[in-house]
Amino acid sequence: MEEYNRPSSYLDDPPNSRLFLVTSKSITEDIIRERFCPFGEIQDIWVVKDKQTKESKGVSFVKFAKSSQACNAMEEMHGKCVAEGTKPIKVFIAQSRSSGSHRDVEDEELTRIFVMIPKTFTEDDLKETFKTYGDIEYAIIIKNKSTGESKGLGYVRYHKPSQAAKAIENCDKTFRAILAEPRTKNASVDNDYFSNQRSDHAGNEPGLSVYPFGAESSSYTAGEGWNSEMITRCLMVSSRMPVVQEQIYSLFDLIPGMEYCEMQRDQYGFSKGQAMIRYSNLGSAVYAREKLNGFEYPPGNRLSVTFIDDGEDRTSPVGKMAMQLVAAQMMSMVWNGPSGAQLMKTSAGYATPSMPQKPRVQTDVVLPSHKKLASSDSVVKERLFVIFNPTPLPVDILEDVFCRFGSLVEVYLVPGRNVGYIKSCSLIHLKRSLTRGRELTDASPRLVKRLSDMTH
DNA sequence: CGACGGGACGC
DNA sequence: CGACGGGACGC
Repeated sequence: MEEYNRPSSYLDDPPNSRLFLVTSKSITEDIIRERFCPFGEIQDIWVVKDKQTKESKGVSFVKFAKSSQACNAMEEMHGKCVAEGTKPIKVFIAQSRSSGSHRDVEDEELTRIFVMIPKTFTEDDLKETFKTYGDIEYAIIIKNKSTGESKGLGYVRYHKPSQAAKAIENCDKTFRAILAEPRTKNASVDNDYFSNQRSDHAGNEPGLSVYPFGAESSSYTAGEGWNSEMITRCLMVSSRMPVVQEQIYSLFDLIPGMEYCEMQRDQYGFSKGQAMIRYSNLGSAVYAREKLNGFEYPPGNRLSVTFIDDGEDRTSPVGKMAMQLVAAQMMSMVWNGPSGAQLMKTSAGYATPSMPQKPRVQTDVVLPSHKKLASSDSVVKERLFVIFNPTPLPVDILEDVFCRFGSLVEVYLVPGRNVGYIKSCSLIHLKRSLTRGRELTDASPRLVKRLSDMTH
């Protein structure tokens, strides 16, 4: 095959050390250098320009010496405005030149490492060893299914790409840490159930008894892909940054069916950065886990959401199928509107402060707090273009949603069309998760199909 | 929407 | 015997 003996900036050597930037065309190499040099050793900056006109195409590549530097720069600079009057930049790890793909490299592919470990290692050992490089979302060991013995291989999922990169760069070589290949997407049940199923009534959940959570938070198995993991009505939410119960409550209450929410506290009453959530049914819990695990709340703080044992045995194949059915029915209820969803609400909540009512907004997108509208004569700084599918939502709903992202001036729907404009007199800060990846594309089919910044 | 230049490897 | 090197997730 081909051989490459070229400077490391030619290829992505080391892997994932090169950034792909999308910027306004006026952004120059000098501006990029100035804004990106704090993150590490820049080996190359290349602003792609039109061959004839020499005008920037609004695309640049920044090569760092290390992947962790590139990842950190990405995490810090994505969505930032680097020059007065220009649009926020997008920052991704560049696809390697040999791949030929131009698909965005997702955080999902950059946060999980694959390591070789002593057979004697427990998952706690694994966690302990690798937590020095960043907060671990979960650590699992591959085991022989029948004997349960370790195969000496493990996965560690971090919250941020820079943490995984640091682990790979700095951990002992004997671990042979590399980025894990994403698990083969057997796009099967997951997407099919969540996006296509439309059944019209919810099945009745078999009544659940009590909630004997494991004595400590250790009794849960963390993992990805709900179809292959323990599924329960109970979730454990972990946060690195301090969050208060009201925040967690309002977040998880966006999914109908929450009946219990409580922060975990130590014996002195200090928060352990974890909360337990219980839903009235499996579908809600599955959906909450699917949508909120890894969500940045507040921005920059990835929440970790895992199922914890609720004492039910659902290991039989029949039980699994039943769960999938329930989950599918839950999905359709959420997406078919509030009327169905309200049926799922229970009044069983306790230890839960009463929250301001948001009667009509039903979305799985996590929203910042409600803010007052700006006066209608304010100068419009930024506009969002919103495409609805299948039809626009009521203006009052849109106001309720979009006032949270900036200083909202006006929601305008183009009469007779499925599009509208959101005007704001402040910069509208859409989180990373809303401008890339599936949070936006499949989160809320009824609400926002696509957003793009348009400055006029 | 928003993706690949200039210059050079080294027994 | 010990060092080396190897390496993948229940659908």
